Amino acid sequence: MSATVRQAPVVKVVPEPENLPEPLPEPAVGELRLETVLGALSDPLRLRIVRKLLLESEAFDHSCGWFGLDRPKSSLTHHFKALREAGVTRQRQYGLERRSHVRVEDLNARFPGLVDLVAAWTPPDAP
Amino acid sequence: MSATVRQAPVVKVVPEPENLPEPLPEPAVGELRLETVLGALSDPLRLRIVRKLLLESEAFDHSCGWFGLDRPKSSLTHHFKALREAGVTRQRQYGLERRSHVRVEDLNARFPGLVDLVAAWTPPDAP
DNA sequence: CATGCAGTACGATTGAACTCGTACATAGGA
DNA sequence: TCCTATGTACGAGTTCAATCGTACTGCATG
Repeated sequence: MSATVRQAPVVKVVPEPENLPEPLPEPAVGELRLETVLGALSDPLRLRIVRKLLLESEAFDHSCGWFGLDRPKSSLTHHFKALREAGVTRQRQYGLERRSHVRVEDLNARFPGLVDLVAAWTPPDAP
Repeated sequence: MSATVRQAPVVKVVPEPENLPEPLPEPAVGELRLETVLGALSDPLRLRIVRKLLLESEAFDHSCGWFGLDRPKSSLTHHFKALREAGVTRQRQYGLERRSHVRVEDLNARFPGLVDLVAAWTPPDAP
């Protein structure tokens, strides 16, 4: 623990790769299946989650409270798990929280163009 | 099993635009929704249908018997309808048959790259 | 006219997934 | 230590889609 956070919590959200907690169980790159990924992305709420991650700050991991979704917490947990098990997102255990980010490189390697489609998506009603 | 194509059916499968029967009810280009299209493509069987249309003969319309799928007819009807209502395929009534083709232009206009993903897809087990 | 055939329409059953309430675990502060 | 806030785990209810059997339609052949 060389990084002392004492004052100025500032950003410090992305530690060095060596300090990262192990990702939760997820499919390997070669195991990604198009039909599964598309199924995970066929839900408007999950599409909104992924899009927000892509557009607003892909560089960081975010816990589900960051998204501002007015759904019960248990529903959010369900959807984040669905995204992770499909291979769309990666989740790490940061102490108490589980933060997520999109596996952009993996997705682009296996399904080039798919991430761009999600980023360009427009929600049904909201802006 | 014998398809008995008679003699030289040649090509001539794509008549002039004026002779085409009216397409069955389908969403307009502007009404295509990504989440709906992805949902339609999240099924392996439908993915196989679209892929076969793309790879083997996109220029023609095909009735569902052409695909060689060993499922009950009613199941096939269900899946072809799902693809059409999602806007993935267009169906026309050729006499007794309903032939389908992929709306490649519309899909590329709204979701560029998606068609390529389906064409590059590899089925779980079958050829 | 009678028979066979290709495909669609309809209905019922089954299974999966979305949704949410509740209970539980941990970090931080008084 | 006690309390609160943030998320996750688990379980049940409900909705929806996939699957298939059966019946119907119209063309083709004898």
